[in-house]
Amino acid sequence: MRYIDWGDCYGRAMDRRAELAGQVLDYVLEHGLIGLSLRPLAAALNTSDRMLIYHFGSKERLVGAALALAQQRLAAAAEPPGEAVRSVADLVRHLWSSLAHPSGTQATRLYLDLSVLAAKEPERWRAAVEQLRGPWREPLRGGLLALGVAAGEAEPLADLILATLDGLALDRMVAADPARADDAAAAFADLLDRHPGATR
Amino acid sequence: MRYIDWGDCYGRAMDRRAELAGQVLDYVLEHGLIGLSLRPLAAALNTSDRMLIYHFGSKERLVGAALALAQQRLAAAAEPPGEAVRSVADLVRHLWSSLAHPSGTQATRLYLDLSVLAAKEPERWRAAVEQLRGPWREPLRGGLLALGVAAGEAEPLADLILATLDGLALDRMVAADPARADDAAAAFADLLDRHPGATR
DNA sequence: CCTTATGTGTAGCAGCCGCTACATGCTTAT
DNA sequence: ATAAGCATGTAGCGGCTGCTACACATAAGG
Repeated sequence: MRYIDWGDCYGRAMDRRAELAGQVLDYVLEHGLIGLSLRPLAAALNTSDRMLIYHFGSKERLVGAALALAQQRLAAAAEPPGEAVRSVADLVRHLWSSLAHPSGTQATRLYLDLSVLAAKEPERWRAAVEQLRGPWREPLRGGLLALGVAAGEAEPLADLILATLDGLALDRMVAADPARADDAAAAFADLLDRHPGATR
Repeated sequence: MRYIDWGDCYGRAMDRRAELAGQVLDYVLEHGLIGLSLRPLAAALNTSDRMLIYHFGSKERLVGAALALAQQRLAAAAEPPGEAVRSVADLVRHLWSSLAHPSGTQATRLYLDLSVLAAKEPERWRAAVEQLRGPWREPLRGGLLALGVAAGEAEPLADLILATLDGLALDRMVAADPARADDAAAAFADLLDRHPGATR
């Protein structure tokens, strides 16, 4: 009996559960995490709240599964920057272009929703937000080191770049004119062009 | 009869309403805007949801009153930077130090809550978020111009600084170690020290 | 063939939400 | 003194929330 203990959640077959998790993540990426309600979610997935609870045990675990899947997807999508990236500024331009795409915007929005939830209930959400940020921070820090940034500067610079891109992406989502955020991002890259780490 | 038409909301005396608006804003600054519920709010204010609806007409208008008051307070608190600020980097350091204070953190969190709501329902919240950002953006742009930043660069640079500080403040609120955000903010200021607009 | 485990539909629970109907004092104006 | 309008308490409405009890169908195992 290949039974796996999922706690309060039943079901031997993982496939249905995994399939649902993917659909849940798609829905969350589109509608946000903050007002998430089981019944509309289930309706969009052609199921019922009953079945979601059946497969995941609780709403909290359902969200956890979706977030874990999101982290997997992000880690898989985190490609090393191409060889055309020869400076920190180029790296930032590359990151921003991927963030300006709809999928990047959705992922960023999920991260921001999560952060706002973490600002309200830190002990509950901090682990999730750091888990979701990991696939961005670590490769970025590595990329900075590879570009010749001093070891002591790589960490704060990585934090700065991530925070700046988050703020700019939020601005872009909300502001009436997205081009302003694009201009600001370009200004940020120009600023980094003069960074001592941008040699070569 | 000094009756003022507040639409569906009653009450001739403004003072009780204004007093409540201030208390509501205090509560929102502490507990966030996102899960706001009338009954706990009223309990914290020694009133009832009944009276809040009575004075403000609806929850939406109550939130609107609190946000308008927040904008007033922010505009009043937006002091011109002291004479010690002689460069863009100094300005950013000054802004960050005020943002790192609890009151600045609360205001930023309100702005971020609002932005996340606006990402979900733009047509409903965009006006509020831009209204709340105004008291920051305009003085900042003016300050940049006064510091000698070129006219064409002031606007994107102001957007960049605001977005970066937002992102850093969010990071500081959520991350386990706030010092990382402080280091990143310092790195940002150092970056701006090499900006051509920073010529004393 | 019967039992046992798994998936699914229906109905409903308690609790919260914004909001309202109604009654009731209180103050003020006539 | 009376009437009108303001402020407040009580109770409750319909609707939504996460979640559950129960019935039932199906399919696999002994």
